Amino acid sequence: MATIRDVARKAGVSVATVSRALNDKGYVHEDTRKAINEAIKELNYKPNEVARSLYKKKSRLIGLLLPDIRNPFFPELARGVEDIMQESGYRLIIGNADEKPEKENDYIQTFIQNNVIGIISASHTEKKHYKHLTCPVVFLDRTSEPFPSVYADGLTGGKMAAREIIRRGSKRITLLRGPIEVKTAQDRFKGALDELCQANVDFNVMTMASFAYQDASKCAKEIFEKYPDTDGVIASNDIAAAAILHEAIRKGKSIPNDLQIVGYDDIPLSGLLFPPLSTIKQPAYEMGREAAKLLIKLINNEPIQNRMIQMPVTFIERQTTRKVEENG
Amino acid sequence: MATIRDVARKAGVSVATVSRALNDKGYVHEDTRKAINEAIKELNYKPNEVARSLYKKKSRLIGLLLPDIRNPFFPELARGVEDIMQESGYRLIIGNADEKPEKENDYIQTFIQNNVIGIISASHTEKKHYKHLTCPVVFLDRTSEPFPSVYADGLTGGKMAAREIIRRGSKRITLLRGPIEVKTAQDRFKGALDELCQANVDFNVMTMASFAYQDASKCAKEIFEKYPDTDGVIASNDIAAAAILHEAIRKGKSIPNDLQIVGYDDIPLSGLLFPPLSTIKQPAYEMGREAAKLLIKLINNEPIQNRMIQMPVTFIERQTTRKVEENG
DNA sequence: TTGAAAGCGGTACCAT
DNA sequence: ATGGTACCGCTTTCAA
Repeated sequence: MATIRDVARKAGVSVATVSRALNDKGYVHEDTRKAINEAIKELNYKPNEVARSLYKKKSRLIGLLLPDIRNPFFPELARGVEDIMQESGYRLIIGNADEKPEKENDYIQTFIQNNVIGIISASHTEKKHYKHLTCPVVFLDRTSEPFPSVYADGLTGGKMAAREIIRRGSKRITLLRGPIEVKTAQDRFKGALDELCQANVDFNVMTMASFAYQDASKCAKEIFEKYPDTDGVIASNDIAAAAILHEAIRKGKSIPNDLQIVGYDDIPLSGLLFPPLSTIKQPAYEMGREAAKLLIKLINNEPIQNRMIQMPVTFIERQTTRKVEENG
Repeated sequence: MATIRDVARKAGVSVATVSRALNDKGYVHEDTRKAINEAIKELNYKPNEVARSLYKKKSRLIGLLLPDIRNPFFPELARGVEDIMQESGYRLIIGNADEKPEKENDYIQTFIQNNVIGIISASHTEKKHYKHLTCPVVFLDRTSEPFPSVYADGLTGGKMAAREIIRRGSKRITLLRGPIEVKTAQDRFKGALDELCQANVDFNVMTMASFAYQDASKCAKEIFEKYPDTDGVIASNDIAAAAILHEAIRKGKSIPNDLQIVGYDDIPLSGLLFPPLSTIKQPAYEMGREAAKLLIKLINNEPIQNRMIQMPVTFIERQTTRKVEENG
């Protein structure tokens, strides 16, 4: 690999001048610049980011912490983040925390040790891990004061799910509760719970061990054993919903006539299920983009109008819920 | 952040000694070591990986290049890689090449500039990008001589898909062909094509623009317009298969009686579709693990028995294909 | 067994 | 407009 010294030698100037030309800082004569650029081309020189980072104590790396890369919701977030970062010349280190505090902390250490210029975390089991960080941090998919965040309103999302399923006539509802350690799952759970309490319906609650596909399937089987007369399921996310849907059809239920199902997230596959899944959409890709934009502003010390960006959730009506009869 | 100098001062020794203690190299007196460890603890010192990397020209970072993080097959690979790397103290930079040669090259440059110690690439549109790399490279999910690779046999996989669907009685088969730029998709396509040619069946071919969900849906609609009497679809991957399945059911076809469908990959959601999708399984997670292990060996200059690791593909019989009547 | 000092490849200050 | 050089934090000779 060619170094800045090689370039300087070839162009007949000092390293300082090359550095200035490279970074567009200070004066560089047009001819000099030309000679330097030529040398750079000939040598196929690429600045060593590590050396740069060592001096500046800042790299062009962004740390992105995800709780579970296998849940399609998170790659969607990641793509949003990546697309914006790419445009600004930043690169991502992606870490998979696996919902485990130790792994989360491991990755944060890695980020720091590699001089990341900022962190976006969708996995924040413990606030204390972030307390003493000196680089800007944006929380994604959930909030934790006083950190800037981009999130969708889980409480409202949960309420919405419950309201829509009630409005469409379910009377004996099973509310699925996501793993307790997943905070966002608890928000939507509470929202739905509130709404259910206020409505004239029966309901029961079932808690999932995890969002993994296997656990979802197991949970789906259990539901129909324990609550065979359930006529509406508010799932904790789309994976769970897919599992329930699957099991319901296997059992010969007619969807949505015998049973309505509402999912959460609107992952890409939701529309490809059969029947297509009605769900609460979180605008994952957009959330990722917003988080990235926010972090970049933070990095550049630009003024922030709004450090808590709440993105709208929407009810996506597909075919696991009945049509409403009345207008409005 | 505390530096090695702070530790040295606190422990009353030189930085050289601290460094030796840190890396277990050369002699360090037991007492000295104890003092150093104490200082490290008190200062909560973590070595600066960037400085380390600058000197050694090697970091603990691994570059992982994926073609599309939104296709659930790739996160599965990534998890396999990550789990092994994690154990050995390596961390991942994940890049998303988006099937675009420029993005691929961008990320490779980033990897190099950050002194990655090795690269695993599941996205190799152009061999030349890898030709002159000095760090070890492992190709994942496909081969490209002379690089070490971990891959599943697409030709066999394609043949298998065709054979199984023919064996189960489809007579007018539609063979879906993945995007031409995706080499693995072409392998399985060729395998299936071979098998179809040798069998006593009619068939037609349809090429997809991409594996994106939207394109898959569009393609599914087209199939039933152009080839309404198709009684078997060999899909180019599970996403495509899901779209076909969805459309077929929407059209009131009985699966697998009117139409059989075979997917490819066996992504986690395949089993949750309805009916559950019969598919050719690539052991993605295991492939990721093997690739990681291979790369680590390469990094450590360990002897390699086998630089081309082929993983088995298997037919996963679910319910989009008919049961075979005869035995064997 | 330990320490001084020379790098690794850049950046930026201060002269010129 | 350009160059000399100290420095970022760590590793590794080499000498003591």
